[in-house]
Amino acid sequence: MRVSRDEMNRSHERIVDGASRLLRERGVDSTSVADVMEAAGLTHGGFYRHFDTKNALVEAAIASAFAQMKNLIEQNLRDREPAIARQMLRGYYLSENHLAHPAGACPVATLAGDVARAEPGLKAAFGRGVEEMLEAVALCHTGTRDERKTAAIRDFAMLVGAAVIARACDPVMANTVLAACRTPA
Amino acid sequence: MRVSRDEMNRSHERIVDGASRLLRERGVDSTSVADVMEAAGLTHGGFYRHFDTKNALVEAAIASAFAQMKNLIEQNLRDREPAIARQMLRGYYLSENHLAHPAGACPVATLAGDVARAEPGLKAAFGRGVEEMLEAVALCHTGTRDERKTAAIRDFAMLVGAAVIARACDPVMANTVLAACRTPA
DNA sequence: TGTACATCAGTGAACGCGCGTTCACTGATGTAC
DNA sequence: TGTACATCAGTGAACGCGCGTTCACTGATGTAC
Repeated sequence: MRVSRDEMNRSHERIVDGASRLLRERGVDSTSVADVMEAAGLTHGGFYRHFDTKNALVEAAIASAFAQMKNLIEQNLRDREPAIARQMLRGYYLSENHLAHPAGACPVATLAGDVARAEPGLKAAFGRGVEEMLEAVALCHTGTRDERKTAAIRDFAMLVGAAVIARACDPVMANTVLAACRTPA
Repeated sequence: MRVSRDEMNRSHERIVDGASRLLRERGVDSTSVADVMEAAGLTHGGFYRHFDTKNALVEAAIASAFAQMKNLIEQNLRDREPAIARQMLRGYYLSENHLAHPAGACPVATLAGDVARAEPGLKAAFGRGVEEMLEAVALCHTGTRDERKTAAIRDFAMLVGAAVIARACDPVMANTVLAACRTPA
């Protein structure tokens, strides 16, 4: 039966939030529309009152995951010395906790591989998300705006690479890679 | 009809080589057994004379991709000054050519996301592949064996991160990331 | 070396399954009076 | 404010499709004599 506009808005949020978690955990292809709707406490048929296609949901969920991660990073790094901020970001990003819980993890480390093979619309959304994250990571650096951005990109690339490699390897190799990247360059 | 042992061995190689290319290009879930067999000039039914499951093929294909990439890197870096070798590796890894042709690209940049969600056997194979690649990348560094390995890991992580991010973004953001990571740290 | 036969690499139809999407339906919500 | 009715969020069955895997079959290969 029909529900109120407020209830529908809450449903929409639950769908997007759940999708952003499920997608990071299981990947795009292994997350079905039915899974997402069930996680939101709904049945799969109602999905198309909220999105035209699964792809539109993925795009919204990715944007949501990026916004969430950007806030998390900004709140932890704001008003810190850049050197301290860098150490904190590195410690968090390469932590057991971050890597073992992909549902709430950085969307770059968890979804980049899927999005690399997706259509341009998704890549554009992903690019906007990366731009946002880089703003947050730039808090770890000093210098001109451009210098901070370049440094942020290099820093972030190493963190993403280490996380991606670690998650794809057996535990021994994963720890070797993480240990090497945790110590300052 | 039955074919000779030699012919069967050739079929096996074509299956593994084709799979290693298709998997890197399309990802694990989007590469079907039928696709691989067709690329090898066979029909899907015969697949199970070569492998017990699709997963076993993926494992073999990943090992093959790693061996190929390790050889490529070693042949290009062997007998070079470490500083030159580093520059060459960076130039290759972040090149348009490498990123635009995933079928022959580094399996870490193309398959890590898929393997991260795969079963332990695949991760172990992936870890062995990474170990191999790191040996090749260590040619770019000096110092003790451990120092070279640690430096190789950090170097490689940034390259992988940059490649993975670039492939998931729109072209503008991709170029920004690549440009930042191409200039020496 | 020649022959008779068992083996088995490869074929193509078929299987059960899960997927994204569609659709007729339900009944509470929102609106026009 | 109260009423009559159109709207539409959510339900659950159904669709067509592609997937991994199985299987009966074919006929050249490999082997035992």
